[in-house]
Amino acid sequence: MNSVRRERLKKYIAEKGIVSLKELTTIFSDVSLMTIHRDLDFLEEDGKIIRMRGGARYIGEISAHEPSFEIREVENRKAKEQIAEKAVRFIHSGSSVFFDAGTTTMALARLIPDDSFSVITSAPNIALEVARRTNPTVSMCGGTLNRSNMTLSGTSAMEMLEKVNIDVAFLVCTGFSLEGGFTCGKESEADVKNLIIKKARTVIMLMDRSKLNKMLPFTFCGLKDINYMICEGELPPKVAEAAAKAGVQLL
Amino acid sequence: MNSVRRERLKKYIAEKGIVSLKELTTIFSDVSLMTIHRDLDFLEEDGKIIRMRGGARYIGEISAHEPSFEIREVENRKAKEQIAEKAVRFIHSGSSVFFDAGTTTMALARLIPDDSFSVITSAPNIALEVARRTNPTVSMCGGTLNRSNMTLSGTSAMEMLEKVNIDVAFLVCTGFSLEGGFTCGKESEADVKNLIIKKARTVIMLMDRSKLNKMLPFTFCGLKDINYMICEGELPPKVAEAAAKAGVQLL
DNA sequence: TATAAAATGTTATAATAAGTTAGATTTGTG
DNA sequence: CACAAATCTAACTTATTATAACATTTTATA
Repeated sequence: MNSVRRERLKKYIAEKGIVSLKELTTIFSDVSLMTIHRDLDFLEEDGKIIRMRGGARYIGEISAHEPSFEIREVENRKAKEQIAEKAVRFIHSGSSVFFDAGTTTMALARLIPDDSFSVITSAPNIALEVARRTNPTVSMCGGTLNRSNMTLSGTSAMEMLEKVNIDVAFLVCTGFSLEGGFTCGKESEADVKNLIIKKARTVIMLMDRSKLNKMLPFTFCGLKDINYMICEGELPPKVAEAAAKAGVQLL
Repeated sequence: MNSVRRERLKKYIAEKGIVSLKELTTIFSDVSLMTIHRDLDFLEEDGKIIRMRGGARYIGEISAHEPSFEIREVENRKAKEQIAEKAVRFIHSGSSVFFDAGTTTMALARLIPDDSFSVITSAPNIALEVARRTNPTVSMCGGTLNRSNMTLSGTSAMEMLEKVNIDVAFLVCTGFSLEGGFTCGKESEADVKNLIIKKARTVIMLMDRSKLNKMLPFTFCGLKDINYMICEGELPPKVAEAAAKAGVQLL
């Protein structure tokens, strides 16, 4: 049945354009890394893909199905993947997990295992990514789509999210500074994040260091409102201090 | 004896598309593995299937009861594109349009112009497709995702859709018959479609002719409830008559 | 019922795929 | 530039699946 797997693999890469090997091992978790290597060799031989260190890129109709959104994804890809790897440990069977909209949460969505837990999200693209697996339940809020980051927000989003219970919420921000806290660019999105913070037992902020010392119009929370903050590396001492004081665990 | 089993085997493979040998030995547990091997040899000789290591794949139309989403997409692609071309004329600037979840509505979503109108949908993949344009406003309902056809449904979906106003709704069905009307496979999805019919000024059913004379568990409306029906070609006289009597315009 | 022919089962062996490990290569970082 | 970490490659081992040869059972028919 390896040809079936290779077909699936090819299709997956075709849809994504670029994939990482890590991602592939979580999606094709029934075979070993080496098998995936060999499958990629085969597909490359076949002229369908080009292998690149850490992953592969599709050759052919150029990302016909991909939103332009994906382009930004390349930026800080490494950092986001590192963050996602740390974050994925917080996901357990039976729990209910919220994914904020963003490229970092998308990186996380790619790594989540095919176990049974509930995923709630405000991002249609994340919902579709999670839905590739068979076991998780996928729910999303309604609302109006903001193209710049593929978020749903608005009153219907709020009404829906008001009703759900969340064990772990993975949030992202567009900017963070000690003065302004965690900020984003749209009021309606700040409202959604704010509501999630109220509803979630555990709040985990995923933030690559490029967000540091940036401040956008709307603050949706401060350090005191979150439980964990996951970055790709060390934070400046001042920030780390403030986090410790606010009871935030840094990972 | 063996021809009966081979018929059953062929049918089984046809429904599944791809099967593994393990699967077959559990289903046809009254015969040995070797017999199944020989049956597969026979069916391959006959041109019905292709053997592959560990299993076999069916050749020809896959007549599954509930074909997986990806497979269905390829099926009748031509028909769906023809339907979409006829349907796109109903979309005008300034109006608010609902897209049901399905491969036909996805084909339509690919054809819509980059004008300013509002799109509401219950399908995240359609939302993303429309969002590739810059001018339309994209909204979607919340709910829980059904992987087989990428629909959102459930109470949050209903609550959100209750509030919207729709000029034109493009609906699809999984089956249609004169006795059963328009049917689909999930009650919660029937609820959504039903609500849309109540809320929409104009209801347009997109249906390729493969849906004719199929009946699924849940009827969500009849001919009298819709305004237009768009198919890829002529319908049988009886159906056309019934449509005319119900005031449905066929395109 | 006896017998030949066909179908099925059994077993052994070959072919292929997948897993494992160790070592080579590349990349990032101070 | 040198070191450590990550990634890739290649060789070898194990497991799975396919094939072939032969034995047994079933079926059809005189």
